[in-house]
Amino acid sequence: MIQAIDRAAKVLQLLQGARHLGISELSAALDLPPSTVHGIVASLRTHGLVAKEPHGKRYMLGPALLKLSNVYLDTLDVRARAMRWTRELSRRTGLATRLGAELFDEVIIIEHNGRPDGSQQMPETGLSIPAHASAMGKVLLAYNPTLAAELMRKPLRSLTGDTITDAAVLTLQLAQVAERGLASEEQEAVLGESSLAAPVADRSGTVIAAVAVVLPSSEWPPEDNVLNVLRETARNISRELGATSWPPRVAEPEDDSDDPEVG
Amino acid sequence: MIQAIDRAAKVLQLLQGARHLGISELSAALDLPPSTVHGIVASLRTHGLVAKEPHGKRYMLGPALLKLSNVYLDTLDVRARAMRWTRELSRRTGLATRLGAELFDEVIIIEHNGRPDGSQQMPETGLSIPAHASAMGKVLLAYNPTLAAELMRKPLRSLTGDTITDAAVLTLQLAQVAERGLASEEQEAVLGESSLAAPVADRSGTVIAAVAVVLPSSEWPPEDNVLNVLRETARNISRELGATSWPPRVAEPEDDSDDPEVG
DNA sequence: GGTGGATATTCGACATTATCGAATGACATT
DNA sequence: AATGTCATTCGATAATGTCGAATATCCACC
Repeated sequence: MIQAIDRAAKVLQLLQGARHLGISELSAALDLPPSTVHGIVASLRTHGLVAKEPHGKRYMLGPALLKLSNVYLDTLDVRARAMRWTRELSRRTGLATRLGAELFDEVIIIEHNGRPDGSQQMPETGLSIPAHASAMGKVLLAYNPTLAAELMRKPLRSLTGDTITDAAVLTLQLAQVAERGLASEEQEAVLGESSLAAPVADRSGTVIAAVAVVLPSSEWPPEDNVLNVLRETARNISRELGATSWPPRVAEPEDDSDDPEVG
Repeated sequence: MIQAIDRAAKVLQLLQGARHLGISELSAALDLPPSTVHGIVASLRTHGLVAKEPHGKRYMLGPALLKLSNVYLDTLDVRARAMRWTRELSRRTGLATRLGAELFDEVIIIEHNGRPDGSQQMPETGLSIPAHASAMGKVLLAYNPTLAAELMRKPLRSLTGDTITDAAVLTLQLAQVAERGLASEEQEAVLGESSLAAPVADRSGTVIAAVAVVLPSSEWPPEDNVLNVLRETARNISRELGATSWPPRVAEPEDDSDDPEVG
C-alpha cells in the first residue's frame, strides 16, 4: 500500500462525505500536517480529481471523476448486456428495476429503469446502498462468503427500523438466499420501499452482479409472476454472459483473502 | 506535485482511454518497471478506484469512481440551480439542452435534457467534448483567456471536417463570443449536430458554466426565438447564483497562472 | 496433457522522494 | 485598522516508495 496514494484516496473519500472541506479540516480528519495535505490536494487538483470552490478556499470533488465514472460504466460488460433484459423486466412487471455491483460493504447501482408508468423519477445510477440492507446486497453476499464475513466484522448500521442489524439473522438469510437464488428486503433501506433481487453470473459461474425489482411496500408481497420474470431475467443475462447453469453455486472461500474481484 | 499521486492519476487516465490494461501494458505506457506499477495499481484497488477483470489479469476502472462522481454532481451548486431552467428551456424550444463545465481542454456535460418529443435518447451527462469544437467550450474559453491560451499551445484536434483547427480563427471567434455573450458551432464536433451556448456566471461575475441548446444541422439556423430563450435562461441561472449583470465581463488574465478554479 | 513463454506478483536494499515545521502571505472578522 | 485564522511556500531530514531479481501463476501451443 503506497502511502501517498492511500492518503489521496482518503482525501477523496472525505470530500465524498463532506462535499466541501478546507485544508485544515482535511488536515484534522487525516491527522496530518496542513502542508502535507496541501501537497496531496494540489496533486489531485492538477488532474481534475479535486477542484477548488469558485471563490472560497475550500475544496470539492473534481470534474475528472465524472468522466472516469462514465468510462467505468461503459467498461462494464454486464451492464451493456443486461440493459435490454432489465428494460424488458421493467416493462413486463411495471416496476422499477436495478442492476447492482459490489463496492466493499455496499451495492452500487450501475443501471436503473424507472417504473414505466411515466411518472417523474430520479435516476438512481450511482447510488449506493449498504449491502446488508439491500436485496441486491444480500444476493452478492450470499454468493461470496468471504465478503460476507468481512462485512460482519463491523456492526451493521441501521437505516430504518426494519434494517437487519444482527449478524446471526443476516447469516441465516444469506443461506436461504443462496438456496433459493432470490433475496428480498422489506423497508430495510428506505421506508415504504421493498425489493427483490436475483444473482447474475458470468462464464465461470461467479456472481458478478444482481438484478432487482423495486416496489412500494404497499404492493408487497409481489405476485408470483414478478418472481418468475425476475428469475428469468437473471438467467437470461447470465446466459448471455456465458454462464452455463443458473442459479449459480456459492463460491468456495478463497485462501487468497483480500477483496474479491469486481466486474 | 507528489510523484506517486501523479502516477496513480496517470494510471486512471490510461484506463480511461483503453478500458482494460494489464500491468505490463501500463508499465510500458508509463515507462516504469512492472513492480512499481503493480504497487500503484494495488493501492488504487484497495480503494475501489481500480478493479481487476473478473477472470483475466487485466485491470479496469473501479466502482468507487461512480460513487464519487455521483457526489460530485450533487456538490455542484450550478447544476442544482440550473436544472429547472434548462428543463424549461428544453420545453420552450423543443430542443435538447446541456449544461457544461470546464475540464482542462474539454467541456464536460453536467446536465442534459433530451428533446421533449418523447423519442429515445441517450443520456449525455458525463460526456466530454473538446472545448474548441463545442459551443459551450467556446463560451468557457471566451471568458477565460488564460485557459484559451493554454489550450492553443497544442494543435487543435479535428473531429469532423468542420472542426476549427486554426488557432487564429478560434481566437477571432472567441472575441466575438465574448462580445455577443453567445457561441455557436455547426457540426464541429459531431456531424449533423449543431449547437448554441451562453455563459453562466456566479456572484463574482466569473463564468463557471455554459448552457446550450443542441439541434440537428438540418434545422440550422435556429429561429431568433431560440436565441432569446437561451439568453434568458443563462441570465436567469446566473441571477439565481447571485450574478448582478449579464452577460458577464471577460476575466483579466490572472498572474496566478495555473488551472482556473472550477465550480 | 505436458511444456514453454509470458505475465503478474513478492520481497528487501537503496536512494530518491515526500514529509514536516517554520515562515510567509492572504483573508475575513471584530 | 488590527488581529486571528487559514492557506500556501520552502528547504532539510529521514522515512518512503522505487526498483531489479526471484518466484508464482496463467495461457497457449505443441
